[in-house]
Amino acid sequence: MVMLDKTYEPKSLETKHYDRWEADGAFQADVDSPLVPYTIMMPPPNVTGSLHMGHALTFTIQDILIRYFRKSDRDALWQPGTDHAGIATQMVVERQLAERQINRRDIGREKFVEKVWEWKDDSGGTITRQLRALGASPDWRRERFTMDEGLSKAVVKVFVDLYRQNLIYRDKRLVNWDPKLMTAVSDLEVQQIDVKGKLWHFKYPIDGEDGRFITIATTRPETMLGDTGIAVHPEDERYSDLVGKNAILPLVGRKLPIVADDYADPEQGSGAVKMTPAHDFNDFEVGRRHDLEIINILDAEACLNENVPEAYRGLDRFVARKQVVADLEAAGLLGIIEDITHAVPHGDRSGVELEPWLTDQWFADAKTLAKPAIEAVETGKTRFVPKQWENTYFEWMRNIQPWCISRQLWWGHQIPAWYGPDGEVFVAFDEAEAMALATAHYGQTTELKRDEDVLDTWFSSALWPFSTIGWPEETPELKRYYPGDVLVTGFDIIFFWVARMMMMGIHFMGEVPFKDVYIHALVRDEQGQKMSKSKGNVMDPLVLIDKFGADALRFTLAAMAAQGRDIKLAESRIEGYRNFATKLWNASRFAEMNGCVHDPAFDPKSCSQTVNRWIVGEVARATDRVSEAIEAYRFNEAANALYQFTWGTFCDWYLEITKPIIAGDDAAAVAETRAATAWALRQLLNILHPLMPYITEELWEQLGGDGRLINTAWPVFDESHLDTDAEAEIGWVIRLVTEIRSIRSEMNVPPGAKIDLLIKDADASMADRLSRNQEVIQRLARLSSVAAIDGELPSGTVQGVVDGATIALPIADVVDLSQERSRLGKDIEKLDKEIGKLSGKLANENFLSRAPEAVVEENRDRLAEEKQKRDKLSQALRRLEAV
RNA sequence: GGGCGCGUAGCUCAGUGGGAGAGCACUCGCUUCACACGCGAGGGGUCGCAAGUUCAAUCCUUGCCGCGCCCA
Repeated sequence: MVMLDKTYEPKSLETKHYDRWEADGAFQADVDSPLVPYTIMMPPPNVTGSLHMGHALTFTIQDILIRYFRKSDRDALWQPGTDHAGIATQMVVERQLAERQINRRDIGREKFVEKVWEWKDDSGGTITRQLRALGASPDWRRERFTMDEGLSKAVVKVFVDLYRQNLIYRDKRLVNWDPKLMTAVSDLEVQQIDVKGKLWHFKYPIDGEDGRFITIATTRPETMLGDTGIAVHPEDERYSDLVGKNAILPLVGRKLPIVADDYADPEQGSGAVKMTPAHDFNDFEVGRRHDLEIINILDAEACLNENVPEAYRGLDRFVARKQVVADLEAAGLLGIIEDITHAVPHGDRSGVELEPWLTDQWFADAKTLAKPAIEAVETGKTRFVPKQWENTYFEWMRNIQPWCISRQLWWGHQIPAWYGPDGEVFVAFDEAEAMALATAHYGQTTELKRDEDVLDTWFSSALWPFSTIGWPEETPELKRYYPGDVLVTGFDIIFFWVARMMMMGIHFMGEVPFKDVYIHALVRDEQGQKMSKSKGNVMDPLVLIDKFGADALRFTLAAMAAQGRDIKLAESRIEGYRNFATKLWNASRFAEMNGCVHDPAFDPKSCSQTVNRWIVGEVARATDRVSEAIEAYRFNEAANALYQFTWGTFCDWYLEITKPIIAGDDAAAVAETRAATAWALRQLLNILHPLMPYITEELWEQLGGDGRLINTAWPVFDESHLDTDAEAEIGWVIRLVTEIRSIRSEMNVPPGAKIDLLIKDADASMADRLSRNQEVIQRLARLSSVAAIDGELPSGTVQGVVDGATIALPIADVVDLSQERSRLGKDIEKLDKEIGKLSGKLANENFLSRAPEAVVEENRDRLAEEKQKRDKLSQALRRLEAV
């Protein structure tokens, strides 16, 4: 047998095991399985993406769940894939072309889309490769892409169906326009960024009242060229006589009706607001109420168009801004200028300021689709964990706006709508059907032109929970794996994935797409700041994996994934859990060196050695804790239970206590202990596997475990594995050893010195325990002898109390009397304080009559215990004084 | 302005209506035959402040202070 190396080296092992798992088909779901399915639909990462900490967290959590349930007799499907990320991908490819001085318009749409596919084939697999490095175990065979043929078919069907149900329509509305990318974007792709700006006050002359002005304020002076009105509050007395009159728009000369509307806030600025209905969402609404003219003054690139005076035409919006201010100043119409900080909408992809712009777009009737999706959460068909996130979901869903689903891009699902020469629209599954519809409509064959726009990427992602498993075909997968068990994601994505998958899932499948939605934290840096490239505080998961191993990173993320709190990640934590992996590695190495090999005949319920009966119970308890924690999405509790058991119980005590047995000459005890050690270690590897898949698989193999650990069933234990006598006995050994070590250390007994132990007032059962565990106690507490005595303790001992018995260490030659006096005094003082508190409580009539009997009883017991201990220590102190 | 959350040891964070916890850091000691990425022993907290409910509050309620996020 090849001995394990001294330290754990993750790198080579990780690739080895991953390749094996994948080759073995260990990640595959089985549609014909008799087992109950367990399904997680991986929210598809962006195909242009590369793995960041947020991904690492979300996929670690999903992988823990899927590995756990795969082991727990479920047919586990983790459906992987990526989305086509319309804007992001198009930008990447355009940038590549730009390096060769090529504009996409030069090569045309068809050729460009070809280029994008080429890029996708070459570079689109980055994130899925990185997911493998993390140890993620989805069913790669079933990997899907939102632009796949099947998924594209689903998109067309959804569009056509919704159109025919009047849930999709074409409309001229204000949308968020990205003048750099020259496309509409949805509300969710808008980022409000606080920027320093100015609030310019302008004076507009009143029509027919020489020398009278009305002052308005604006942060965007250039838009005044599109003003068509002025609003004041109906109850604002300053302006009541002006309502119904007109102002004259400077630089343009247009008459602006002054209207009364609640929207104008008398407290804000002058109380009068200019109205630009074509370039502001609020103004649009006010304009509609008062029938104001809508004048669009911008082109697609946000330059001023032919609807402004000649001097301004063709100017960029920011150039125009300066020009307008300068011209108004020259005209003497510029008032004060305030410095302000305000939220300005930016495109989340392009980073430029967005413009509200009036265009023809396709919209989905989100309000109607949202209704059953809201109900599903209200009635508990879908459950949020932690629950508080349903408020975010409700808030957004109840105030949902029409969803702009068209994008002026080339990369994406082209909208299945065709136009006749008169603009009549025919929405159809394909061109042939559209032609047929057109022929029926016009009474003759007519030339049609297809809508050039594509659909929002999220339109296709919304179908993910059913399009990936075959819909609209009635596949066996669709029947079996819909609805999924849980969707795991960050709160920032509730609107994108959760809301939209809910709406589409319910509408087309008649059932919610997932039973649970687990919302996890955001990963921040050590200072609690959001990680971002511009701040330079990003931690790269791949670098950390390289440095500490994927297992350490996964365990760290799990340990820190407490519900309802963001993760502030420090590298020292990862290092700590790398050390944990090494500790486990060395424990296994120790087991191997001592011949602790897997014994299939070992029966955990029939051990004869107390310590072995004890560890079986501890394994059972730890397993229970871990199972419960994972099923409740309490990953930090699972991690802590595993850490505590592995290090604090198995390594610190079980391996230490069994050393003398294994080194002893009781052949039966040696054999049983070796088998028990191997057994406990194997259970430990098994329950640790979902969090640390690589090291556990490797050790499983090295320790001769049959088959792959990834496919080994999760252990199940019950009451019969617990042994309260063994627990009591080992618990006592641990307390005794700990107390002796503590006294030794405080009294500065050299660690190498072996001393004697005397125990006074030990009852019969304790005396039995003492003799049974003598060797272990001597070894762990570094004693030369152990004896229970009756009668008085000799002088010159230092003393302590364990479970009602006084323990004495005769170290007269090394003992420092004053030091011992202060040690005992300190302990007694602590006990006295506790006794005071307990007695006070027990003297309280109200406590005795109102507190539950069990609580009262517990307090009485504790008081008795503390008193006994205090008395014994006081005796020890008196004996000391007598010397 | 509306909503959500947070404030517990030097740091990062668990936790509970009834005896304050972990990891890291710190102090002391240790070539103890798996492990110094280790072993053993310690020090350290008015559980943000105030009031209320309760026999009992770090935990529940209210207010205040401080911080963060989302939405407008």
